[in-house]
Amino acid sequence: MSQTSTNLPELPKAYKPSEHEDRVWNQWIAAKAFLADPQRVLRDHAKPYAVFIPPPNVTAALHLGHALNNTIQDILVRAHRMRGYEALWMPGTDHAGIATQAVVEKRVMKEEKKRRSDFQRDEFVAKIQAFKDEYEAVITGQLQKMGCSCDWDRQRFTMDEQCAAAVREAFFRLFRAGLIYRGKRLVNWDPVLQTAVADDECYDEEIDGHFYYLRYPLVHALALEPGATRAGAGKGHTHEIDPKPVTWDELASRGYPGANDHPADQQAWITVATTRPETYLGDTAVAINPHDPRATALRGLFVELPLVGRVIPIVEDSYVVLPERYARNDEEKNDPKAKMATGFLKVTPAHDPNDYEIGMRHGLPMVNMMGPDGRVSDKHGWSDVGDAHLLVGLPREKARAKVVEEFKARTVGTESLFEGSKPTRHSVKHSDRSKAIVEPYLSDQWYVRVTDPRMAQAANAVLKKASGTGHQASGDTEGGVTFFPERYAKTYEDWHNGIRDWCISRQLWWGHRIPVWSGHSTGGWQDDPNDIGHRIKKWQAEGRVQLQHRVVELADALSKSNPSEDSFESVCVRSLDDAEVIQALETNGFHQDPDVLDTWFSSALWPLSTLGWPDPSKFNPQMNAGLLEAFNPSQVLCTAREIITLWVSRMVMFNGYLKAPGTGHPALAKPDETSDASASAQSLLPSASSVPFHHVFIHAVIQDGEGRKMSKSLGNGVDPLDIIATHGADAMRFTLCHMATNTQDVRMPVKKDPSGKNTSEKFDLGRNFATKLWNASKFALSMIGARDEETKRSRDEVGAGGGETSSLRLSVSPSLLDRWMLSRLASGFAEVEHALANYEFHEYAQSLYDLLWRDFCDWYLEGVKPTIAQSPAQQAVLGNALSAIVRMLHPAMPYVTEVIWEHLGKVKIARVDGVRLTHDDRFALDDTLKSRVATGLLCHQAWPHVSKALRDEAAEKTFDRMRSLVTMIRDVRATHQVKPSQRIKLLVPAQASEFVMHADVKPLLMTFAGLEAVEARPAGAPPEASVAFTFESAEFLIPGIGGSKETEAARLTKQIVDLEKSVATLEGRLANPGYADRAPPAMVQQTRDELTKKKGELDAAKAALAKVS
RNA sequence: GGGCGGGUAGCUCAGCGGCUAGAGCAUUCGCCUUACACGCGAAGGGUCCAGGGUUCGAAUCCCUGCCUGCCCA
Repeated sequence: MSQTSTNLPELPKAYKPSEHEDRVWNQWIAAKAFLADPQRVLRDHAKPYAVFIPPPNVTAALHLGHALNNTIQDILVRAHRMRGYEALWMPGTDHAGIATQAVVEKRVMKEEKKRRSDFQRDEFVAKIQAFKDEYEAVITGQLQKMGCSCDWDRQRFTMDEQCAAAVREAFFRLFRAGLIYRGKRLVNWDPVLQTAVADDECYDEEIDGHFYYLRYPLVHALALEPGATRAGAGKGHTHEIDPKPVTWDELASRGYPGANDHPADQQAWITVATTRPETYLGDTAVAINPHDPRATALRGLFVELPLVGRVIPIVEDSYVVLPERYARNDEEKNDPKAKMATGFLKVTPAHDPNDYEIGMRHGLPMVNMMGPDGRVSDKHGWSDVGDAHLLVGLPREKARAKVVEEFKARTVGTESLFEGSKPTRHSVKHSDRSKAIVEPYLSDQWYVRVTDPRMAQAANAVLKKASGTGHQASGDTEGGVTFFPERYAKTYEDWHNGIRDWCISRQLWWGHRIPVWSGHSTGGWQDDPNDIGHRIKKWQAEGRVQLQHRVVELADALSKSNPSEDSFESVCVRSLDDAEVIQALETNGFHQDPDVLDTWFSSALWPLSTLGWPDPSKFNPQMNAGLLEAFNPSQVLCTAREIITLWVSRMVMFNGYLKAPGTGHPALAKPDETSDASASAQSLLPSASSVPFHHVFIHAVIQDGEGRKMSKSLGNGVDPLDIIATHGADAMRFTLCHMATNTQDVRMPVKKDPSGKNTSEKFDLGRNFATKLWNASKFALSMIGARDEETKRSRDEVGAGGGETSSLRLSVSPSLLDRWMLSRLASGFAEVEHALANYEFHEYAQSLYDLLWRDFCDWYLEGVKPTIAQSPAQQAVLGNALSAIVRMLHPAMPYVTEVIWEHLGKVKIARVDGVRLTHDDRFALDDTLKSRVATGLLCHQAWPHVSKALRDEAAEKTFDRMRSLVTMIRDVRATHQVKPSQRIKLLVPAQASEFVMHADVKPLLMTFAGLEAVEARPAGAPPEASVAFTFESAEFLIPGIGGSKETEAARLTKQIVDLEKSVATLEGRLANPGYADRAPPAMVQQTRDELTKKKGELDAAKAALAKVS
């Protein structure tokens, strides 16, 4: 064939990824192949297909989980780009506040032996910035090596100036609308890092501890009205109370069970159980279950906290676990807490989330007895110290021991205040970053009021259930947000239904600093233009600042907060660079809040900030022009399920709120435009078009072989670059795509390679497939290149570029093999389309794997060998099939397909009816698209279209019959040790000759089965050394290969066993009385036919066996 | 505690009312058949976690239990 010279360079012997990947990548970049043009969308020349990358955080390099995530996005983006959509894949990274700061703190400690506090804030932030630059480059490099077709000219970082401007504006608008407020709440406090940490930044770990049993003396507090009890705590009000001991005698008369067991004239007590005795300093009540038989007797009584002297009420709350002896049923009895419980719960609202809830229910005061460093302190909301001053200043553990010691040393009546302790193992929250035990801590934090109907409720309102057909992956939806797989919609909905306000302040240095300056105005707000209060008002009227008088939350009012804070003013400054305002505020004693925003605040703005919101003309005006209009809403967000609550929800809420009419464009902002939250709430509910994306695709999490999540700390992470080095980027991508099944997790057993790197042999699948594609293409190209004169002539009439403009039609009706191949191609195409439309990536990969390997390589290429050189028609089918397959594979394997295309794209391929390899006219073939096609790069060529009309059931059925006959002959050859190179003769019985001798079938049979002749079986006894086998009840003979009778007998015996099994199954089915009556008649008939056939084959096989033995 | 998954061949996973339950890897046998040994041909290998129910028919739908993973409290 090679002597028929073409001017095409031969493809190299093997595909070596490392020899091509960088070169191909540079071609894409040089051609600006991934640069989106919003104008095409705005001029209505193309539909948009936008995807925002979930910005990887800059703390570490990417692992295979990210590789999967980005492979999926690239597949979607590349497929849509080929379909003519205007594709934008927005790349970037996330600053990941606490995680990054912690990593850098650790690094600085290791390298310089210094703490954060040894640096100025700016100095330390610069160090983190440098670290970020380093890892951002690593991550970007990883994504590019993977071949990710992001719009790299538009890469963003959540803390760059453009994103910072978006954060500022969003904060301002939310603040102005009253959706951001400052409040005292219980947070998870890390006493080492001295910051609040989010729930997801904590982990639970069981530790050994004790339950301590402390006795609190019972008193009357008659001087107080029950409703006024809150005055009893804090600030030295205790002297107004005259606590009068309650005796056991009195308790007995009130009907208190067991009171008689104690000395009648002595002071009575109750016992609380706690694992953290030191927090008793913050107790503001003791709670008892209303169903506890002791509750009635205690109603109206108080206890006096030892040492402190605080008199606190006994409240009834069904949260309290009944002790074992009072359990009302088995469930209560078996509650492990019941064994440890006394029935009395000390209530410390400022130091325990459950107690906080009880405190809220009963209107209890909040007493904070601890400083931010975790030591007992009387400086942070605790003033009625009493004799407890000897505990002040002690760290948690020491205070605990001291409390126990003091209780032991004291008595109530003649009995010890300390009843005892029991060892216990309990789960305690620890901080991810410092590993310290997290303290529930009452502190001042900023909150987003996501409980507002414009937030959580609105986010649920835009939720759309996936429709049954689901052919919507192109994002051509009417709006709303749809989850794939559908079940995740529930996670999203439940989250919003139970949502609590979102604490957004973090006591960190790395992040967006909260743009609020607080201080005292002169208080008068008089008309003196130099008065700061007056100026703030003026700026507010101009839309430059927003003033918030200190918002007093319930918890706040209850805690005895610093009275001087009561007249605090918080001023949110809108613009980053409004120097006049900032300077004036600071001169007047206002200070910017030292805290930064939770990372997810800026992440929540990602679909807006990356597109230039709120003012695309301010930064990168050329790149940003039109972006926002063209690409928000985007089409799909691809992420993992734990992100639903952290990120998806918040993007929907922010995008919805900030894009809703009336929240104010900066240029149009009016001072009176917002503020009243509830009045305008209804009109501000987001429309379906204000969603940040239409689809959310949740993909599997990659685990190691033991089912653990991949992570740096476990050391089970696999670096995509290692896989790319050993297997190639395409192999990795295809394998990951193939693994992306509709399940929650996939396991990836990890091995160490000789150099100690983590790897996995699972990627052999993709590497082998890439090689197969390469070789098939190489071979197919050589076939198309091998032309006779007639073909050469026709080449002038056909177009270049793999059929782009060809008009030649097939003049010869295609052979069975060609009809079969086109039918398979049509099925494969339909499967691919369906899979991509429904985010079924495994099915996408599997369909193409089978189409290329099983159909195209195993059968079509083999079958075509003897005929293709003489058949232009067959060359056309081959060319179309290969071109379509290569195009469909490009999104998954962009490099190898692009290299193949360098050759395939130059070959002229005649058109085949039903296969379209040009751009769909749904899209305007405008100059932009034309110039892209003209680059000759595969990534800009058209996605194929294969008509359903090419499905040919008859051809497939005939082909399958031929194929089973081939398999039988091959089986005979294998069992009789016939060399592959040895041609054999097939003798065909008369009853089968119509099928076998058919011009469609016979040549294929000869090719596939290695036959030198197919002849009618002569009458009479079989020739010497013949082997007989039956196919469709007809006995075929292969002469000259039969050696051992034993071999043949064994083969037949096995066949008989199989057939008997089939017959038994089928007979059993028909013997079932209900089957014939109730199953569909067609199916019953099919079973009968099948049985007849199998019985025939069985008889024949038995007869053959009889002859052999 | 609430919610969501998974338990199918030695391993990793498909199949989710009706083909003798499939694929890749691994295993066995035969092949350097000239696109491909990262390959070709053939073969072995499964009480589809357990128990109950619905159905003519269940790996597939329902219930219970066991094991296992994740998310949210």
